[in-house]
Amino acid sequence: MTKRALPPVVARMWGRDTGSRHGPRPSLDLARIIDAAIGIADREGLAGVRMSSVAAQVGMATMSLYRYVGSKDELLTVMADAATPEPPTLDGRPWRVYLAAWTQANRDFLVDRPWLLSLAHHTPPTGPRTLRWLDRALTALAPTELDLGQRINIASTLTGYATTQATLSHSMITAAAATATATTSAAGDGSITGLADYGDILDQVLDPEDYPELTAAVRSHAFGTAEKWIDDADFTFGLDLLLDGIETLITRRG
Amino acid sequence: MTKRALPPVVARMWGRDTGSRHGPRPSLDLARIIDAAIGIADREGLAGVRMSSVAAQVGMATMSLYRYVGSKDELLTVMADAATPEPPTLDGRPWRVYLAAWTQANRDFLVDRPWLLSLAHHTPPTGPRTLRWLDRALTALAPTELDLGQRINIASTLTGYATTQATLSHSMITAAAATATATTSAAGDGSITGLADYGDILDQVLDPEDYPELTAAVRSHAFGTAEKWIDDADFTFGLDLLLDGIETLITRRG
DNA sequence: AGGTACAGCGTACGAGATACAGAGTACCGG
DNA sequence: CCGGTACTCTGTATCTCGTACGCTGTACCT
Repeated sequence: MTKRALPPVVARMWGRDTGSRHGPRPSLDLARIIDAAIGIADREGLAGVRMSSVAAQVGMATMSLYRYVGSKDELLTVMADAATPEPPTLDGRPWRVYLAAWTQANRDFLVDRPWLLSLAHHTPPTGPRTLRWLDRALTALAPTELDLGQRINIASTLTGYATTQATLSHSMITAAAATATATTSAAGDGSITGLADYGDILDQVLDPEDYPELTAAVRSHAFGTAEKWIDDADFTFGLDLLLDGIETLITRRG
Repeated sequence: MTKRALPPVVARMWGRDTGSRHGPRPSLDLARIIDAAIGIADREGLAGVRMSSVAAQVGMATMSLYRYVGSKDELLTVMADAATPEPPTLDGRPWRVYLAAWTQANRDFLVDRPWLLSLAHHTPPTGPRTLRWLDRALTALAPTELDLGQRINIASTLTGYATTQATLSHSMITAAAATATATTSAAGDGSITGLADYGDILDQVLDPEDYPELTAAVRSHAFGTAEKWIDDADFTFGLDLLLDGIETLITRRG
């Protein structure tokens, strides 16, 4: 009736396999393929994940993978969920303490596997792992009397924050590395200049008239070095901003 | 000395062209190419942006584009900045009012051009447009006595929030559409069932034992329909959370 | 006037995803 | 116990794209 067929990707993520047992038994399971793909992504980045490379990793022919996944996109989607760890356990902690840990853990695994950032946009959360994160956040907020809509919003906001921070530190590091590379080929002398700061680039490019405050920020080294962006201080600073906002909301309503 | 060559992409974004005038004059400028590419992305999405399609659009041969951009990646990077509008003008508004408008405008243009979301991760902000957004936020916060590091953090957090919200509504809409498509081919009857709700999918898949709060949320229709995710109410709710947090910080310090 | 650096472009190649078809295999019903 | 059939695995072929290379002509320089 109202029950419609699930999108194939979703079905596979939840192990809803229509197992009409006939013919030869499959020699692998989806899990092994996913593990192989994740391993490659960890080692070489998303670009290294080709149908051929994954197949080679599990010892099959390229086309055999299509018995297990409908397309490369589908593989990536399933990978993304599988690569997400379990959320921290609640252990009766108060919401603020738990959500701080939750958000931090969220950022941490994104920093560990930056390739997850590139997959985030394509799919809404429909995998078991991702949804468990959401469920735990809702649970932590259950005692607060906030309605479910608000709780969902809070969870999304915090995930967003984690993602943003992870993206930021990742792109800073990447940029620094890329600049270092590009710089190498610049002039007659072949000396490698090391990691160029993001601030350096901005400084060369900004017109102080047009970007007054930003110029000041660059000049005062507010961007710091690449390492600054992995530092926890900045992260918790912003996180506290958010948690303060949530706390304001809760007390206002209590 | 300390002055190093800029990465080529960055140089081009700022119009630093090494103009050694010799030979035939270029028959186009980079701007026209970028406009064409943006037009295609708006119409067909990022997937429609091929070197060949862009070239066709401006009436040139594919390979001619490489006189203007170093690679497709470079084109995409430059596109992303060019497609970003100017930030709202400050007009002497207090920081909270301005930043609310700023964040909303930020989200709005991401919703207008969802393909910008897919490009956000690859590059740190180094384009004139993107940096102007940052500068304006810093300017709005100038009267607050916060130091530049904190102001930068606040700006990043708000951009992140805008991005998250835009991503969310976009992926919800996409998911609904995709489900509708996938559903069509399901059973014997060929009737198209229309847009399936995100909640519907979750409901079919969740085990109430494992996802207690989430199940409750789905059952109480807290996810609403696809339209809900474009609604401003949710957006401003979360935004106020953030702004409250920032306000707390400011008063605490003042 | 003639040289040279640079614009535009046709062709060719290589990577990577996937359609298709053939060959073998294990469970089915009889 | 046997043919049939659905399903597995795989090799080959194709199609789409990005981009290296080299040719041709042109306009500015001296």
